[in-house]
Amino acid sequence: MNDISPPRKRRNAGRVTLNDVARQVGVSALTVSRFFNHPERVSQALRQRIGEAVSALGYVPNLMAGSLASARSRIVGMVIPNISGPIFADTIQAFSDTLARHGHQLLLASSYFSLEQEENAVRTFLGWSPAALVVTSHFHSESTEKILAEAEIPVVETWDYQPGRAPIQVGFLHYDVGVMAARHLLDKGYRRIAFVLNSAVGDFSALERRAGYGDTLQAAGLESWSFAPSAECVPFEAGKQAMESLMKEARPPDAIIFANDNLAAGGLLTARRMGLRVPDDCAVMGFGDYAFSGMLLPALSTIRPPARLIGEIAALRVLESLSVIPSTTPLQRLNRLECELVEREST
Amino acid sequence: MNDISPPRKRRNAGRVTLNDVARQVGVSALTVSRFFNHPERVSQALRQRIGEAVSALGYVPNLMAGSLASARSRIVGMVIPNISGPIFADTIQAFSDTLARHGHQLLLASSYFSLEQEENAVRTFLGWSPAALVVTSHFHSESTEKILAEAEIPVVETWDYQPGRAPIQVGFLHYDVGVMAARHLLDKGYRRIAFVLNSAVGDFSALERRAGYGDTLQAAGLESWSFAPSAECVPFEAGKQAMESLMKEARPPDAIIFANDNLAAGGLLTARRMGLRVPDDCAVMGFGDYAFSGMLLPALSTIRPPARLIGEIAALRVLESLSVIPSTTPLQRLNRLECELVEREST
DNA sequence: TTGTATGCGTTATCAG
DNA sequence: CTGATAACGCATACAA
Repeated sequence: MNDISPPRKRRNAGRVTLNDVARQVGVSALTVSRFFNHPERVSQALRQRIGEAVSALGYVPNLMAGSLASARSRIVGMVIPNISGPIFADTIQAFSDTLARHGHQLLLASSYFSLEQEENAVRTFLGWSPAALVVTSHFHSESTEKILAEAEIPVVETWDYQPGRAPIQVGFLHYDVGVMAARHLLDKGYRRIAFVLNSAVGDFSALERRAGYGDTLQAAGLESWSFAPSAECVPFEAGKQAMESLMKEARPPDAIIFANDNLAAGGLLTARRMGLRVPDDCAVMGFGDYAFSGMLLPALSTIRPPARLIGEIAALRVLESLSVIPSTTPLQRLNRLECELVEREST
Repeated sequence: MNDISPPRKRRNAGRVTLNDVARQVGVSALTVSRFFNHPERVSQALRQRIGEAVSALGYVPNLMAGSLASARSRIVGMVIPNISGPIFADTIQAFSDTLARHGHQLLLASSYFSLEQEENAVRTFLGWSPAALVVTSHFHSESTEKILAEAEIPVVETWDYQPGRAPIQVGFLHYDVGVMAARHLLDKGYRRIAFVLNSAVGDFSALERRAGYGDTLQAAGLESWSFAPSAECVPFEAGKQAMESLMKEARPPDAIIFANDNLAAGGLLTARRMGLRVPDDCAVMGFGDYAFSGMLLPALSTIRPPARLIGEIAALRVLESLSVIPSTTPLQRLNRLECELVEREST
């Protein structure tokens, strides 16, 4: 009697595997593996035949298995405050494209400026044994810092530049942006310059920009002051609120620096509705150079961050760290990029 | 003599594993596994102790190993034309957020409207044994169609609605958008209405919008004609080019429908520079309702697609298909959403 | 409610 | 240049 119950395959029975290809060609699975990872170590003849078998069978390498075995993946995790805002999308796009060009994939999560959400994302990503991790700014929770330090993979911080930290930095000094904005307005002759903070809580970078503004005004012997909109507001409304409130003061400002272009747009349109002339009655300055900024009336003066460049360079640094591409000698841990002053009609 | 050479650990020696946790607690690895996947099947007392051990040891589940063993992952791949354009970012954001709320991660790639790049992305994603795949529109290469059909995982098509196809659809009929735009202009009394195509090649959805416009005009006994900008142009420049060219014709249009708001913005500003009054000399209509559209002068009339909703519903359909959340009875394969006419000053 | 044995598909190690 | 074998860390089927 044939009592040997057939060794039932338990799970993923359908999938074409490395072994199937190997059997088809008549070589060992290992050779097929090499065909993908080190083609130069496989003889020309075999390469040809394996290539044919692969496409004939429609074999797709199981990256899970490969990553498990080699303890490294071609996934790079990125945590960024948001995707749909006008400012980070370019960074994500450039980052993703550069990564893809070199066979790596982007795992994406947004933090909404929340340190806690960032930590969650980092923790989850780590479960995927990512090849590298990219975060935004140098503001993290203590646990996140610890996790990143112990991760033993390349870590890149974007949209910021902070010498003295372990991770690779790709960005700029927000403090300098504040200085740049203040200097521009001082040069133009404005003297009562206010700063409007972001309504999004957790945007610590905006605080650094304000610090740059504050110090510059102080150095010029001028008074600095800032307005903090209600936290519930969407940025556009917050800008409106700021403009109305500031212009009602006993001694209103003759220029306002907004933490970003959304706020500035709200302020700009509100000023016009209030019958104020911009920039004659009050100059307006933003940050970000969003798509609409040049189309406003008057066109908004602002500071343009190198959003795409940040994404691209961050990706290159990651790939260099992984030795996927040759390192630009030496691997610079600090990549200071420049923001550009875009002077238009509102100042 | 003790000749037994120590079984040298070969690779990932440092990592804390399920076994480490199990040993610490004094249970089997399986119980710890259950702690994560089926907490309700673990006794209260053990749950407590395992939880403590997990955080004490800083254990992070290796999702690669888990996915390999179970042949399914918590990764969902999304291929979308672009990330940084103003129109898809909201969809990505909503999709990612909804996914994250239910413990799934987003693997993202952009196709730039290229069928080939889309196919590459899909192929690569499949190597990760994704839980599901989301693509944009119903336009794919034949191979992509085949791959998706054979993938045996939920597939969702977004930004489109095409009855009669296998994948779940979440979107709207672009044809209807063309009809809506044309009707709006006809209602307002315009009679010589032109259509400006997108400069991005591969944007087939824009062609469907034009078809809707064309049929509507024909039904009204009116002539329809369209302008195709040079393919190299960025959209804003293409809009400028279109406006200049169309208004130079012997019988210029009295209204123009642009394939999207970027083009429309270019056209609008150009019209003003040419000394034309909008909408008196020529009405302008866009598609997308980008962030700047309401801030233009005159404010742009346009059609607003449900970008966020598409992302959210696509995610929900994916999660339902995976039985991660209860299915809204029955699992509708077709999810027709509505676009909204946003009438402002330019029509 | 908990444990034992086994396999997921690939790559590292070491040998030829 | 090619191959046999043992991991990688976890989840499934089945048993207790």
